[in-house]
Amino acid sequence: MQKKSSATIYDVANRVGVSLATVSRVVNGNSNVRESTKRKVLDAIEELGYHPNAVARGLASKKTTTIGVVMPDVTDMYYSELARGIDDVANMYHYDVLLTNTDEDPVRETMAVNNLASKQVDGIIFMGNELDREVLNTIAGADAPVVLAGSIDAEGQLPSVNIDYVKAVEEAVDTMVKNKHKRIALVTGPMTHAINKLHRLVGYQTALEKADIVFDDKLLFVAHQDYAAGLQIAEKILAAEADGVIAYDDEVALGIMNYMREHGKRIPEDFEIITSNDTKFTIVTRPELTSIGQPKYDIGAVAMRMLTKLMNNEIIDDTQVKLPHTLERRGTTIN
Amino acid sequence: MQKKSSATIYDVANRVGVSLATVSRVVNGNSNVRESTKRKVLDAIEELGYHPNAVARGLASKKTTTIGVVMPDVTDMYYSELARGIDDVANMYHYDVLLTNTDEDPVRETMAVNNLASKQVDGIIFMGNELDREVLNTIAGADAPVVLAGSIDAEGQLPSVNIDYVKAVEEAVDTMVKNKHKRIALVTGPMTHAINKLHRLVGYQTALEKADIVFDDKLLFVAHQDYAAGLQIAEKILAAEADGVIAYDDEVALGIMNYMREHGKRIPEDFEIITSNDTKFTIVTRPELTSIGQPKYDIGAVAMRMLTKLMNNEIIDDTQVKLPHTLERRGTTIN
DNA sequence: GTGAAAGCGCTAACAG
DNA sequence: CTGTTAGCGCTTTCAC
Repeated sequence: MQKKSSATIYDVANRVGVSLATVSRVVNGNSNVRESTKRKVLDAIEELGYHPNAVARGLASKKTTTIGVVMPDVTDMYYSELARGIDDVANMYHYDVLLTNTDEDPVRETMAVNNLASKQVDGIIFMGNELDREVLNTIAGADAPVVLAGSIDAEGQLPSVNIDYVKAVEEAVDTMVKNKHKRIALVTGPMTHAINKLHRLVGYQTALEKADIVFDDKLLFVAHQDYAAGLQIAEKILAAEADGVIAYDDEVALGIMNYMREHGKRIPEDFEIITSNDTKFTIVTRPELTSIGQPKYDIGAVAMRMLTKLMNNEIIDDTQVKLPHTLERRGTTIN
Repeated sequence: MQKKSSATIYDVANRVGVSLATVSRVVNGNSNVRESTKRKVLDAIEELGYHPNAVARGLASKKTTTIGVVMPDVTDMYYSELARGIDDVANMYHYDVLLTNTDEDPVRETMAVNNLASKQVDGIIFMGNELDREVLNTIAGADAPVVLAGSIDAEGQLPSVNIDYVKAVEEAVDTMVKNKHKRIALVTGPMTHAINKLHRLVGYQTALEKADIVFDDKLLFVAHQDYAAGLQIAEKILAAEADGVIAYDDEVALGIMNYMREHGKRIPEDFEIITSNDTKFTIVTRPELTSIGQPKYDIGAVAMRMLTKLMNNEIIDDTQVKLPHTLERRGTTIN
């Protein structure tokens, strides 16, 4: 029988006739307690239905065993898979996760980080396509370690876990070139974002150069990350007489694919598509989407693992982790 | 210039020459402070870069302005859309969200609820297909209000927000009957779950009866909630000579659709499909999937709104909310 | 191996 | 309108 409203460590101590300190020791698995008293304390805890109050513990110890996760949107499959990796290893290390959606709005990102800091989280995992100056400052002042997952800061100052976006895009273009396609469109987010300008675009241009294809900026497109945007941008891609596209988002790629087919293009013969996130979307359609393969779950998991080290003040050899990517060849490319 | 390591309310009070209480009052927007001292306090806060410590506040006030969300899996689009609704209104009311994935494992669900309780959350939103006896007990003992979102407890004791699953399935069957399909398969989760046995199956049987179709339990199928499961169960559905299927999960429905098409069935002429969750999956495929339309975001939002009332001890007239559903007619049904 | 005592940073009566 | 005084429930030296 447990009391409805919770017993405190004080009640337990009283019941057994020991001090708070002793109870605290057994609760925290401290060795310096005689086996017999430990037993008694444990019994009392059981009988009283005592559960430690994590808030009080947090105040006293200055550790909350809680981390913050800042992400654009939980309903975005790419990020939610990262989040799952994060959550799993967080639990493994007994951390809880405070989740915040930002829709990539710098104002909300800043608020989120500040809020998390005031909640005294032990660390933060940050996801988002771009790290605004102010967000960066806020992070710097947060006095909790931060690691970026699937995200890049232009200066590469923050610990992060990613794939090599340059190489990934480069290989995607290589593949299309090998398949005799030459007017390859690239669809990304805004070029003001480092990941697009400094990574995706660079990979794209590098591959073109290797193939002696002259770069045509009419083949560069910017689109939001959703299906409707894909449908919409497809019209322009078609008008630009492209014979292939590398898209940075699976929903966008799907929008493009459906539009192209409805406008008489045979996929992949007339028009090839390679997408970037390899979410579940890629295998449910016909044809299935060829995609850059990203270890999404692992990106989250590794980022979280890194964060645990940071929170323990452990030395980290490499703070700029690049996980291996692949190219998942499916139905929207010839090979 | 802000000090790196945070100032406390005490520092602010000192700086201004007022008491802790006064600072606390202005921080908490309490009216009883003279405008001039309020100004001074605010200035000091600014200068010192003071940020209230939410943990200390939580301990003192016994309110953490944090709620717990227990869900099967963030990467499941159905649940992640509910989560987004929850998160948005949580933020609106200045609550933070502690997120836990359970994979519907009762053991982990129980642990999650207990853990959240020890973190002193002010309330909990629970999602999951079935409420195990033990989970229910844990919830009852958690001394934080709980509301179910898109989830049902067999006894209907807990506050919850759902759609009318009975009617929704009934209407789905009606539609197929009207389209002259008679061997309609039903794919659900385990019949041990109330939502399947007491809702989906009942709606299915009700509709069949109305149409004078004799119920054939060979048309009942149980499958996991993923694409592979759909592909797999499809073989059996084909063997059972069904001419239509109502599936409880979009990925499953997609698996079935692709299998059927690859086995010569014309969709929807030979075989109709209606799925249940109306996630983004339904519109990216060709044909698009006809689906029961659920206000997923709203289910989460309304559940959260309800929780805020519960946390404020407000009276709630109706604790068993059923939100309106629709039938989104698309390409996998004739009409 | 165990206890005493001093906080952690803040809120909440209660006075005045 | 403002200050004083207790705690909230726990951890953590420092003694013994």
